[in-house]
Amino acid sequence: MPFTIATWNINSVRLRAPIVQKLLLDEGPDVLCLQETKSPVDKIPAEVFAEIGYGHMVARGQKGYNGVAILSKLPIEDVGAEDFASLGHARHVAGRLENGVTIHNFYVPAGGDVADRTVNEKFGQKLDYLTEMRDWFRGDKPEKAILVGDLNIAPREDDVWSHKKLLKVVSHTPIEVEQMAETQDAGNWVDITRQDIPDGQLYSWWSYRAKDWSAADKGRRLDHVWATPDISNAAHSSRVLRDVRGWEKPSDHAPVFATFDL
DNA sequence: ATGGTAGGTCTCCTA
Repeated sequence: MPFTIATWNINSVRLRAPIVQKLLLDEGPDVLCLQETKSPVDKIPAEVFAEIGYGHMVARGQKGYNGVAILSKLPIEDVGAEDFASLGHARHVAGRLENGVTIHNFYVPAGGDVADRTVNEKFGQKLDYLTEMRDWFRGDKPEKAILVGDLNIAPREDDVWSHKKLLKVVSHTPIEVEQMAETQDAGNWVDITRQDIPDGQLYSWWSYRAKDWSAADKGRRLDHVWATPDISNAAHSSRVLRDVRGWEKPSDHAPVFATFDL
């Protein structure tokens, strides 16, 4: 039966609970993974989601920054969270559905402004985070798993509005793209979004700083859906809900969806 | 070359 998953960097789940509810009502995914919830877990308005059919949640949070949550219509078991690069940040949580599918929800560090770890500690932390993700998946190969989240890297030339202009901009530098590829290879992860939409420009994030984000269209594909090879063939119908970026009081990210016939 | 916006927390940090 079809199983639909979505990922969305929400930039404060408390402020934007009304549009989370709207997305769930409009689109009805089985699972919605949120990043940048910016809330301790006990202050996430879970009842707002439970009353429309999303009665299950696994989450990690902290005050003010980061935070990840998986909202689900289906029962989901908390199977832990990793603190890659030992940052003490809530950037990962994993859940397992009753059909045995494991869901990893990630919020990879953005990495600061300068793409040089000798002058920008945050860039080093981002690279270390990716290295530890890679080593973790190498040591314990995922099976029947879906990995989603804001990975804060746009890997392909057509994942950014200008490959040339962004080559030195954090999120699209060669070292980040290379490390992302190593992490992907380590888990044999298949990029489901690009499996379904192989050609053309595709973005999931547009800066708040543009005067008219849609007209300028200076986007980047920072949000990803990956799956292991044992279920990647079951995936179809990937889409980015660009219109959501234009909703009232929007997140700067649009949700990314994929459906699996499991 | 620069500054532009947004959210959370406690006057600045992060994105």
